Amino acid sequence: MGRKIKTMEEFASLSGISRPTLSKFFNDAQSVKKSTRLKIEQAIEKHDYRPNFYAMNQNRRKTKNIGLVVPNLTDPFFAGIARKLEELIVLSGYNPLLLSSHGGPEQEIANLDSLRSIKPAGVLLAPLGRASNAKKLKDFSTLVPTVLFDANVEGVGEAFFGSDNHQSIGLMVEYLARTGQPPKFFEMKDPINPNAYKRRAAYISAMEKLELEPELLQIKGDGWNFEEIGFASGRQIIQDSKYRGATILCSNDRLAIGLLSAAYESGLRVGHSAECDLRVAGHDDHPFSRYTCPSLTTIAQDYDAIGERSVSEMLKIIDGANGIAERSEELFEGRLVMRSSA
Amino acid sequence: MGRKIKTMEEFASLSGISRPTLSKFFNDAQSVKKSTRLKIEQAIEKHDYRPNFYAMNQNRRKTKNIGLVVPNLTDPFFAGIARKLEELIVLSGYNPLLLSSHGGPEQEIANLDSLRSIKPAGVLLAPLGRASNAKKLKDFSTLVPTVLFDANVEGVGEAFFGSDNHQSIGLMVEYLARTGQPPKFFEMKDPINPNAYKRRAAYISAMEKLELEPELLQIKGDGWNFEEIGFASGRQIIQDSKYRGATILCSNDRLAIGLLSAAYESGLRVGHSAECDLRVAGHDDHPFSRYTCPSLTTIAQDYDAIGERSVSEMLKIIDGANGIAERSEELFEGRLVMRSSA
DNA sequence: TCTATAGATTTACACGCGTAAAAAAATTAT
DNA sequence: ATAATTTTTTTACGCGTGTAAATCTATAGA
Repeated sequence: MGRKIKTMEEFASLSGISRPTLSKFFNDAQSVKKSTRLKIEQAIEKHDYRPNFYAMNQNRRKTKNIGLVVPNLTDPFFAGIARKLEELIVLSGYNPLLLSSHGGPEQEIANLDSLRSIKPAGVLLAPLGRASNAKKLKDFSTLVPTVLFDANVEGVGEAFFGSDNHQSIGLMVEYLARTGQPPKFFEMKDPINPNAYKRRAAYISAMEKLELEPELLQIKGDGWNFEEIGFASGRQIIQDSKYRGATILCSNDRLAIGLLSAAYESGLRVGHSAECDLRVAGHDDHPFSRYTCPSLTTIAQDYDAIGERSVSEMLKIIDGANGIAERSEELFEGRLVMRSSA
Repeated sequence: MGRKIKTMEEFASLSGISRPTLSKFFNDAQSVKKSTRLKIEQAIEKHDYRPNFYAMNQNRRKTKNIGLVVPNLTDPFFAGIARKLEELIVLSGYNPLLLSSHGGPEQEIANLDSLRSIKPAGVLLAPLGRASNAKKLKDFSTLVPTVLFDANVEGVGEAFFGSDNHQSIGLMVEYLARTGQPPKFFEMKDPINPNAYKRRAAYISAMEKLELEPELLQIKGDGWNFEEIGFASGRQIIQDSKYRGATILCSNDRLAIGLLSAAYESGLRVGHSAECDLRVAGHDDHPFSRYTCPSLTTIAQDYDAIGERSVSEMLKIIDGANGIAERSEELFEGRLVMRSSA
């Protein structure tokens, strides 16, 4: 097989295809006739040639790179979404570039900055939310096609796709109200995530619709260590005998995980059967919620749909010559996952 | 502030610094005199110039990119390590590129392949282990400076840094033996991870040293869904009354999480107090092991040390002209974390 | 068989920066 | 002040590919 091919020129002469055609092929394999495509693919196989990544992207109008920024990869929930999105991006012939903001707005901006130098075709961004530097996000989104997912920031990006918190919380509230004590809402007082605010509002509205009195258990705490926050505050709340027999709907599963841990420690029985002291439900269907004690009743977000819609919208924006489309937004319904905790 | 600067040439004339000097600066800021460095930094601030990433790397002998490949980002354990390593890489003036193998050897090779086209200065790799395509890993490591961490693959890479399973399992076995029933070892029959084999051997050797009879509970199961495997098999084992009062040391925390969930479901009390039916311990100090029910007694790996050593060794290899150094290996001791489960 | 046309080739230039070598300038040592 | 040394500037070329325009060739339909 001789020595290693270094340039496209060389590969052109060996494969019998002209360099401009090869260039076209590497930009988009579908843009050449099928017979030449096959010839090229055979030659690639034979000579193991790959174009120089840097030279290739230097003069391209649009690179094949798509940035993927999530708030926190340490959260298995986002890690799961990221995996799904990566897969979809690769299937579309693009090259994903995964970055985590580690819960910090400076890192989020730094991520976008470093993406900018890579001239991405587009960026899929799950923003931190309230903590985000909205102005800088907006500035960025005017320079690079940006699609938001998971959390919305008004006016940023060409589109937003997320979960319909109103529907999902409504569903959960109704389920809980039908099967026992109506739920109290366990959440952080000053949440970082905009979804948290929507869930709070959705809870109140769902309770009022059922003509029940909403009750918010607002706990304090900063940062992303939700389990710890849920645990510490849950412990205090649980001491209070007035919550014996109560149903507690947590704003997200990670808080619920902490709360369940606190309940266990206090010897409270959690579950939907008659002899239990407490019912607990969550939201998000966190990968670990299956293995909590007891297993956590929760809402599964439709992340396959959100992911697919986000990526397909991104591709549409990239392909579309006109950048003056309406900002599109779509919310997907969640699914009730009944387990043992409520 | 006029229009946007596009080329280094332009920036050179505006800043009053020659282009080759600028080039040197952007490659290594410390390589120019302090006074010029300050002048350049001011000019950067003023004009917001950033060199073209692609043109910059095209002709560089060595890029500033360091690949970071982990077996599975969905596992919060690896997500945590990756975060730590990313941080260290950035602090060293390099640019990390995080890729997850999603538990699959094909993806692992694909990751290395795609890294190769980026001409990284080096790659930090936590290999899948037994499932890895050892030959291809080896081939890769002859082309790119590679440092292995977490899991070793004989002869691959310039260095390996990981945990001393012999020490950590020994520590745990001794602790368990001193405080109650000696432990049985709960593990997968055909583990993917080489650490699992070392832990098995370490368990046997530790038990024999204490003149106790080792007992392996080898469960079947493939893939990376350890919690589910631990849960399903744990459920069966727990039914067996002969394990009443036993102590079970799990090969890793994720199996333990599944086992604890199964124990809870079966109504078994887990813990170190007298009235408990079972003691369970794990290994790795998984981020969630603090919140299991009961909280999990485990071993914390010294990932700060492993991370720092891995990165510093990587830098040494990158800087060092001689590539004929001895393959270095170092194991770091784990720390016993006593919680409620054992 | 002829023609219309999609697709391939030829030719040529551009991209933005790395890097080498020699000359000039600035700094430090003597 | 002079010499030795370090740092910067000047000059010039190369990297591997994108892309445009004109020309040529294969394919299909009549």
